[in-house]
Amino acid sequence: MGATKTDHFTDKQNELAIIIKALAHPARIAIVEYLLTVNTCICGDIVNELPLAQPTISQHLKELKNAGLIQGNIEGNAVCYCINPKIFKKLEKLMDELFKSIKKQKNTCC
Amino acid sequence: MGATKTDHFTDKQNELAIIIKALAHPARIAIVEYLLTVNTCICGDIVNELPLAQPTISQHLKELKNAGLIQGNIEGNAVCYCINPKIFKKLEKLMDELFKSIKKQKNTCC
DNA sequence: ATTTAATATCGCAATATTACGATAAAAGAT
DNA sequence: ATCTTTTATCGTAATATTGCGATATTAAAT
Repeated sequence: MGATKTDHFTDKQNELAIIIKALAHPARIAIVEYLLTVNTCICGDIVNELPLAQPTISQHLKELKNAGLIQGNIEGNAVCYCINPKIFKKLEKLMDELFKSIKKQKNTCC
Repeated sequence: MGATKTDHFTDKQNELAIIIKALAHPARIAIVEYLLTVNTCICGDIVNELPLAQPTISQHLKELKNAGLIQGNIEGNAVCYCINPKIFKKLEKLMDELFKSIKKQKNTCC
């Protein structure tokens, strides 16, 4: 085993899980937060900012990109990464649905 | 390797990552959603609801519990699981901070 | 053309996750 | 006391993730 049984869950559940999973690592959260502090989307000085080796950062960037959370555009020599607000909006919507139904729930718990 | 280098990131980043990670699996999202549909917090019929074996569910419940997202109270024979709104509120707050700074950002991207 | 700089990819080791059968533990039912 | 039900834990196999050194790739700089 080791592989998630995605086929048994709804598309929505899988979609949310994929987006969330991409954010489920402190380095990737740090990358996203860093991209938010630099208004112009600076590229690979993320490597200088974070305490991880260049290949590791590159891998995390790839995962964020695969989930659609960031974009990478080639600019000559370097690559310019930036937030993709679209997917974050989708995430916000999905999470809001969750948060709303939690607030609706009568807390008659155990 | 294989172990996350948590010590290099901020407490906030690690905390958010832990909560998010607990939700980063369709089965665990499904469990949370199921707990929200049954107002009275029913216990182990989660096993009947989801297409996974009982030990697998038990393991997922443990992870949700470890992250504080759900609670489990023993009721005689059975165990009664339910949402813990506290941690969801914390999650909502942390995510809201993220979403807000995304909206603030001028989208002068690449 | 060669060198330099910035990223990506490969390959690997260490560890974590996912899933489940078998079994244990605890409480209720007979 | 024994059986049944419910849940947790153990052990294990399959796979995924994390991290990084070494190397490839690409484009700019000399």
